[in-house]
Amino acid sequence: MAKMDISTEGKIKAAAKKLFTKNGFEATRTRDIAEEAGINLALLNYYFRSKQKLFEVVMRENVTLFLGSILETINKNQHLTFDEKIELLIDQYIDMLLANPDLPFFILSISRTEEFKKDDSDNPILQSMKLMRASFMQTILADIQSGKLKPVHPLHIISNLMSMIVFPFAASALLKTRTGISDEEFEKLMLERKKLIPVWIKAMFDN
Amino acid sequence: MAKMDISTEGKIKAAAKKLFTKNGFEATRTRDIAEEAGINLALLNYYFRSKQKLFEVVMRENVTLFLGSILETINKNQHLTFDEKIELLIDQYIDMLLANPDLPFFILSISRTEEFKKDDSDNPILQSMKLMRASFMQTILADIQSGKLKPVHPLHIISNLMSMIVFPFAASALLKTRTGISDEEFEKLMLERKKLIPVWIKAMFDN
DNA sequence: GTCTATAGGGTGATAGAC
DNA sequence: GTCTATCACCCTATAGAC
Repeated sequence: MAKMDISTEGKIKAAAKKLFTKNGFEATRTRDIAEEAGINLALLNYYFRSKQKLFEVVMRENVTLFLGSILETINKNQHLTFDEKIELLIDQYIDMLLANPDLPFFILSISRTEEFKKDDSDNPILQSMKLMRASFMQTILADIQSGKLKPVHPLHIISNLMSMIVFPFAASALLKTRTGISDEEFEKLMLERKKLIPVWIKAMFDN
Repeated sequence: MAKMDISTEGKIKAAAKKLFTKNGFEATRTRDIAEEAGINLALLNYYFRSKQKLFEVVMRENVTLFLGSILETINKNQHLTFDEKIELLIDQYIDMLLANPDLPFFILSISRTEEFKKDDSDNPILQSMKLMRASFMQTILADIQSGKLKPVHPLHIISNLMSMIVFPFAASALLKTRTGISDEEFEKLMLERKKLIPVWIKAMFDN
């Protein structure tokens, strides 16, 4: 849970975040946000001017949440080896997703919009991410050259890492209804994956 | 592309499929479907009674498309070994997704709705899938017992297989904008994965 | 079957009192 | 800052002519 904000503006933002993240822009009614926040509909426009503006605030926060945890983990642990960083990243990322299970689907849905493609230069977190991805690709290429990793396009490694961490959350509704597992079993499986994914990545790509 | 249907009903269904699959139920206007189909708005209701009913038709077709190719591949190749079936399935599935790149996101989005959870018993393709998944899990458990596979929850194997095939398509917009790869490079990478994913699965789970 | 016109209801946004 | 009341628009669905 994010920190409690009892100001009216904070309540609106929290309600909007909850509903937009779960149901997306189109399926969310401003009336529902107002009701969820326990305030009047007119106040929503008083504080945020429009539904669109409010959505952009939520979008920005969710992107920061989704990418911020990666950046923080990597930046605050420069002393670790590459492999150790990956392990730590997976561990912390799965914790974050267990606390915010709707985030992956939300990110996937906004990534399909035109606005998202333009929102490049003015979001500092996206810029940091760009740099991190570049250095990540660089490290992989060096490890391929030195024979530590198998020769394969770095995007396959990044895709598989992302896939294995994020996809089960994006598809959790599907997994739960189809296989009949409970929320508790799902969480247990995701926690298991913290230890398994690093091993799998090594098995796939190490020489 | 699906087979061309020049009847009015067929034109409406094709237009609805295109727009619903790309943008989902809420973001799609019946007016847009009518325009896309080149027909009058009233005809949409004449043929399909309501937006909701039309969406359900499209949903049913997309679920069939998404699961049907798996079932067909498996059923028509009983003579192959388990590993060979997996290889064939991956190959054909990636081809299907290259032809229908919006399908994964569509399936993920409908899986999050309440209607989808109830739509269990009355869809024959979902019943077939249930049976196939059961036999799949059975085979995996037997292979674990015989020592062929590492001892791990079968859902991890299924999740990783699904993740590696489907996720890059669900996240293709993200991958393309963020890494700057072109549509052609994306397709090339996905085709590469046809041969790579079977190898990766073996590396992860074989003893 | 296909069209035009319009009903009927919901949605985002604002005016104006307090 | 917060509320009530309401506008203006958009959307789905249908009535009714051809």
